[in-house]
Amino acid sequence: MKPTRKQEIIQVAASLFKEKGYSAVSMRDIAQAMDIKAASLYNHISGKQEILSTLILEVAKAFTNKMSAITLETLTPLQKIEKVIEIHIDITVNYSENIATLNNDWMHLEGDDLERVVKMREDYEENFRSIIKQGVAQGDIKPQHPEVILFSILSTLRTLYLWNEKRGKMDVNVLKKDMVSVLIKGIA
Amino acid sequence: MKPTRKQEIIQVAASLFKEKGYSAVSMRDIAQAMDIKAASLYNHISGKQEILSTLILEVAKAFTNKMSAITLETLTPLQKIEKVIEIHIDITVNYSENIATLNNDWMHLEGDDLERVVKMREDYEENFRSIIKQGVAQGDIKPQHPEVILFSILSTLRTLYLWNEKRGKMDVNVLKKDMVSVLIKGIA
DNA sequence: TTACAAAACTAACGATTGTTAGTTGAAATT
DNA sequence: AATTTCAACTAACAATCGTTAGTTTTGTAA
Repeated sequence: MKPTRKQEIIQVAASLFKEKGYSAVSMRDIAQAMDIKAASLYNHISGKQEILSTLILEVAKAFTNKMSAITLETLTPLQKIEKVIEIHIDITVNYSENIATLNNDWMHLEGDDLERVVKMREDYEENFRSIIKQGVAQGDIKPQHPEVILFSILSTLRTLYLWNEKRGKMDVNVLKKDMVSVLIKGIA
Repeated sequence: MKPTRKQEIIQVAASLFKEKGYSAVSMRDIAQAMDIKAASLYNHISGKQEILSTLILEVAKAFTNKMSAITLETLTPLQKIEKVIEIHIDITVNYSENIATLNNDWMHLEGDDLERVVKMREDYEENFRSIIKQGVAQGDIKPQHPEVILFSILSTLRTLYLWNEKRGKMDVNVLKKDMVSVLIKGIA
């Protein structure tokens, strides 16, 4: 599908946001990257804030939906974690700029959008925490503090976007296998 | 030791930078947080950029020094990784604002400072990579791609600052033990 | 060819940015 | 008591910010 002009603007902005952060990118920067004047952007979008919230909500919804789907499946906790790792890799490959902005610039959202995204992240983490706790309860996962496990895995997954370029020729499925192995079975 | 006025400014700025990012914090914001006017800041510092570079170089040096010290010790690769995890936790506990700024705003450094910090990070990563490769070579570490291992561990350690507040009453030494266990031996 | 809509333009606005200059009062030193 | 240093102040600067209004160009359909 050919992207609309609005989608083009958002994509170009995403790339700049990833590079320098939302606050350091001006509307004139975005316009220049598209070879038009800043005022022309307003024929397609309502303002800078709309770019930010569109960008973030798109990927935040993707994570939330996939995660709650996994929660409902009938799998062992370890299988669910495996799936969480895989969907993170899938989404990162397709939305790496959006993830950068979600991670680094969510606090610049305003009004309801801010509340909504914070809520989605909390729900996401709570779902993940439940899976881990269940795994510990039934002995599949070592009796470490669930918070340490949650944080260790989630940190790696959330910052995968930083590493996505260097990934280079590495196949996505190989990456999935390796990350599942490292994160679940360790390195020793 | 009582901090100098300059150190106070840098600390207050660090806290604001952690919260909203370097570009979203104005000199007037910093001044207001100190109950003085923006122009008064210039009696103590040369500009906003000096705050940033002081903040970042301080913690970047700490990491670089500790890492190269570990490289020289006579330990097994796994023992060295254990030490790397521990020094990350130690530095994070003491410099959590600096780490936030290093992670998120290093690209706003200018001139030599930028080059220097990028170089330090590359050296750091290269040292870490060497330890991992040696561990794989002598069979202590599973034959995964070293890059995946490096990235997984480093992502967790680098974003530990985000989680430091929630850590709450958890003892630092317990945290060290747990993280070493999770990162090296896995969770299953 | 004309009519219309889409998407660009110029020009400007009020606000905010980092920073400088010059001044003032208080504290420390001579 | 006189002097110097420190650290705050007011006022202002040029530049840049997001955004608006009004106009012109471009492409498409009748």
